[in-house]
Amino acid sequence: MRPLPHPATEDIRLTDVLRALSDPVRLLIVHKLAETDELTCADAGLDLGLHKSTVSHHYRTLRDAGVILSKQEGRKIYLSLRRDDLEARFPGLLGSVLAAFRDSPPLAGFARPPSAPGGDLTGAAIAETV
Amino acid sequence: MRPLPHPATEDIRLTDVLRALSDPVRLLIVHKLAETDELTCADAGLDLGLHKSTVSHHYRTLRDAGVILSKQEGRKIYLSLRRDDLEARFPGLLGSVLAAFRDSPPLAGFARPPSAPGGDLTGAAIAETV
DNA sequence: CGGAAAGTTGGATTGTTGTCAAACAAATAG
DNA sequence: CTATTTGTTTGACAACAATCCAACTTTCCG
Repeated sequence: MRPLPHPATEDIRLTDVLRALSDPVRLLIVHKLAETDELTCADAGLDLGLHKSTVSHHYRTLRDAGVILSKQEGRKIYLSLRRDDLEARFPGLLGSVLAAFRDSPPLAGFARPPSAPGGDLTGAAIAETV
Repeated sequence: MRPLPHPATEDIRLTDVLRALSDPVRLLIVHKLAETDELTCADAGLDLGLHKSTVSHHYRTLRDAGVILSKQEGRKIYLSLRRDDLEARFPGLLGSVLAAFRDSPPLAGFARPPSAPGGDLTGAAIAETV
């Protein structure tokens, strides 16, 4: 697997970050990462109702924008938020976005365990609520 | 001219705002509005090197997202930031975006008067710098 | 070694976006 | 009333983005 390139902190661009965060699916992933320091790709993509490759594409978008870090270990890849880098580059931005997301309409259902009742919410369903 | 619809404060969606702000041209417009309370469409679009209709399209995007207010008076339309509404809905968000924009690479050149030397900067050129 | 696991990559499709140009609409100035 | 000003709207087009599926790569487990 090729090295999974990340932008240097000083190369993170505001427009890229905003665009990366403007998708409901990615926003949900980022929110999940904010709550649980580190996740594998599979865990971060749980309950999204999206194809594996689609989620992978979202990781790439977030990584390219400088929002998340992908650290490979064995055959797993651990994802984490680049909180410090983002804070250094755009103070307060990530915090306000996450706070805004938490205050959004009924998205609490997404945080429940994989086998909880209530059915799956698709990406489209997410879009309705954010 | 049709009424130019604006979303109610509670209907402003985070993803829409982030997407609206993720374009360099719109970010510049928003920045300009942040510095000079109210502007006509023509004034807000000065020095962008873009076609009139293109800029109008950006206004629409910003308006639909709930970022700006378009108030018609006579044959002019005055644009202003919906600061209070945005602050009520997503506290701190606009502020951190504006602060991040101001700290970005050499965009100061855009603020100079219309006839200043140095040539025009196109939308593409803006994109390079943000 | 052979198969499963965890992800990425490439192609195809469908939909959205940024841009220009030309046409339109409404208010104002001569 | 006619022409000008100030913007919007519509159409066209190329570029981009979100999604799925199939194929591939690497690593790990028997």
